[in-house]
Amino acid sequence: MRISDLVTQRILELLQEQNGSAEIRRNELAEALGCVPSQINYVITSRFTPEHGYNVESRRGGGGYIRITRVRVDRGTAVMHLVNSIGEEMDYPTARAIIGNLAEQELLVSQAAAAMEAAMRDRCYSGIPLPVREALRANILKQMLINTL
Amino acid sequence: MRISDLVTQRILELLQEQNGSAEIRRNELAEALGCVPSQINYVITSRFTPEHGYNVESRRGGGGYIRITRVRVDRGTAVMHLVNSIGEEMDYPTARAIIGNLAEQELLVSQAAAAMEAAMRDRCYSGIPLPVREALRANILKQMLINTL
DNA sequence: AAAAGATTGACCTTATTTGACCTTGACTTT
DNA sequence: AAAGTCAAGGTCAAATAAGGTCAATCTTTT
Repeated sequence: MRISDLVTQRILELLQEQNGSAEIRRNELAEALGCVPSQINYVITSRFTPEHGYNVESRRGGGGYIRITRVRVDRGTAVMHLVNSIGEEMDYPTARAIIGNLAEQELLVSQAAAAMEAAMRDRCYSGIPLPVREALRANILKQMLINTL
Repeated sequence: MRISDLVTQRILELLQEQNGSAEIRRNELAEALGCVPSQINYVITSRFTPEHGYNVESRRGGGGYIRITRVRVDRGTAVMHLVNSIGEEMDYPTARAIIGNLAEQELLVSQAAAAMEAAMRDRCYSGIPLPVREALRANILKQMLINTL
């Protein structure tokens, strides 16, 4: 099993226990899980992003911490904001994060989330060179979100 | 005996053992069967397609894998027929009709049908020349159906 | 012989792990 | 108050570990 999955799991547990907000000491957690401290940063930047529905604050120095908070947004305002934030290109992991987050917030039923996720896969775009591929993905995701949410 | 048949057989065995879902490490399997890794891709793209009733997901990087899933038997043949009827190219009106039909039969909830329909629109593919565009549409529709039904 | 299918290997993209070095904040000492 | 110390956390690039693509070349079928 990947170390990054362990770290992810531990953070999710903490979020659960503490009702949507986890405060960690980076070095302490790294020590406990037997990894190097920057691994924690890697996990946070790859799996606890705004697209995934998390907000991260931190402080350095003595008594420093990292606080990860699950953020809940209301339907109306967030949707347009979300669509606008997509931009001209979209990679698969980011698309997946966005869709997963919407499903988590119950704005998408599981069948719709599955359909969207499937439409974002690299497999769909085989033979299409990279920049074009990501532009297509962005277009399609936006269309789906606009017509669905 | 052809190597590709060996690979096919091994994957089918794994699917059997694991009740419709096989997870493999590409390099490991290639090693075990004495072939080059890309042979695995060849077999997957030629024999474990949506047309054959399989869904394939994969991840690269450390801890990567390829997961092959057989669509549920009770729905299997119906989905396969549908996917096969799509062919290599798909235009928007036809896609719309297929999706509408599935919604009519209550195999798709309205949100999922809306998402699919949106992903099929011409405006998603602006700038993409016709043959490629319709091939993309076909791919995407197949992926969505195999992952949803 | 031509077409279709199978095999291979060179090269590409993506994800994870690790470590060296940087920055910040709180506290202590001058 | 300024400087120094130490305890955090942050950044970034290199190393490593996968899987993906494609075109050239065989092999088999038609």
